[in-house]
Amino acid sequence: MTRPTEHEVLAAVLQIRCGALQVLAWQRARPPDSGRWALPGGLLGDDEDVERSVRRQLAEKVDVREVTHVEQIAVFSRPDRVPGTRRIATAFLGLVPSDADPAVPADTAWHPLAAPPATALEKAAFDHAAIVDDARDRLRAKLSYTNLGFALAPREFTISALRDLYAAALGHPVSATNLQRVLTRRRVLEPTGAMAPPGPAGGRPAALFRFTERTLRVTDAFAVLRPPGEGARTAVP
Amino acid sequence: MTRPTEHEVLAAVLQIRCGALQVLAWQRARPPDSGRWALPGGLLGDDEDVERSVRRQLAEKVDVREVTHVEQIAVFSRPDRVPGTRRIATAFLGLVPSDADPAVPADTAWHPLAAPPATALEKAAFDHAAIVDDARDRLRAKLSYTNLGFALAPREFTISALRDLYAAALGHPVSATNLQRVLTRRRVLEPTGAMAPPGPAGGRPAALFRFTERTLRVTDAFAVLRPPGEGARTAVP
DNA sequence: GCAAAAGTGTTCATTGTACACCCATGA
DNA sequence: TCATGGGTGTACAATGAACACTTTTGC
Repeated sequence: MTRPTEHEVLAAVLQIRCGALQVLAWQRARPPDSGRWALPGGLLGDDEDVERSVRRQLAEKVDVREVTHVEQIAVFSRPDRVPGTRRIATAFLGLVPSDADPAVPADTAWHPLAAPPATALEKAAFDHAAIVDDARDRLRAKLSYTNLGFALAPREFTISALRDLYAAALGHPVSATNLQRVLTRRRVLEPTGAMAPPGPAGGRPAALFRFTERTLRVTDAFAVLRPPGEGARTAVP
Repeated sequence: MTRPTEHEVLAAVLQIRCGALQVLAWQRARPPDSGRWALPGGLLGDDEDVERSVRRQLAEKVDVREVTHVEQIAVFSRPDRVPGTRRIATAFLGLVPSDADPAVPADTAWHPLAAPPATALEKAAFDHAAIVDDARDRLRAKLSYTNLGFALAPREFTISALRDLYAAALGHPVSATNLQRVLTRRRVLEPTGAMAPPGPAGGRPAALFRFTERTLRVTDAFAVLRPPGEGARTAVP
């Protein structure tokens, strides 16, 4: 009755590299859209759900242990989104910490998501550019009201390193002073006790911090409309 | 290579009825899961994407013009989620204003989402109970930081009527005083100028309000991490 | 000593909550 | 006049932004 349909999973794997938000993509060697960049992914297997599938497919590109967060973004289902057999895609956001440098296949590389003239994205295959846009928007939103930063940052880091990560991901400057205060007040960060040596130009040595948790948690319960009797925002003793 | 797979769309259509959050569902007459409640939906057509499909399928159950908001929730793809041919579902949240009473087929009815002992949901077919839970959670979250209330409320309403809607949707008491102040401060509500007559028990006549917009808008940009120079939360002159 | 980088203290505007109090209507 | 529901005013705590100032290092 309905024509044959395939189901694929696609992942926009993001990482902060060289101070810029970058996405992992491979260059298509064969038509359609040959020469363009495409997101890693592939057909859903018979015995797996989409979450399992995307992790399996990613394992072929990067060491899975490097992927600190995976999250469903949306379904892309326009009938003409790829030529040939109809193919429905479930898109995911994946995150890799900035200190990881996983080995990738020869056709695969990181590409900056330059903000206004998305040069790399102009060459994206099919609707993959839209998927990357959605993934980036999701990351930006969740950085603000969850502890998702843990997925972008190394295990231990200085506040200014973290500030650079946030600034690169959000696309605007971030104040180290306020970032530190806000994240510690929310109990998202904690000091490790250790210090990082100053750089060649001198300066006071920086304290090292870590994320208190490494699983996603909403830290800024949304503003209005909480049950009565909870005082202000986060009921913290 | 991969076994045949179908793709369906399913909608958790929610409405506040009789002061309770209810979901539209129909009773299955045939196996599998015969007798249980199922969400409206059906197979994706060849020439439509999932958004179009869910609106088309809903049109068979309720007047589409009554559905004020439709939004993708997630993909449900466990290989064994339905018996027989593999079927992947894209789940949606749909909202109907509380003053609408659309005609529905004989096998279809509204079912309260009683909070702790989800009696109606115990009888849900397949994984539809989980879909309803996700849809409800999404609604609750978005009520707090967007103007999504417009999709649940009539065109015009009193503040106490709106308070009842929010309380039913959120599952906890809401103060009419603060609800009014917060929503007007965010420019989400505006007075129509008209008044509602008092009830039989007397009391001061209530002012009527409306939502300033009837399309989804984020009204509470998340707390921290905005670009510098924007003052506090919502930069309003 | 001086520049550079890190961190703390303080002030301020805005927000949401809580609660007291005033208004308008029907009986 | 009184109960009932509607609406406003005010005080308070928490939050994030901004910015001045202090601390600690290399040269």
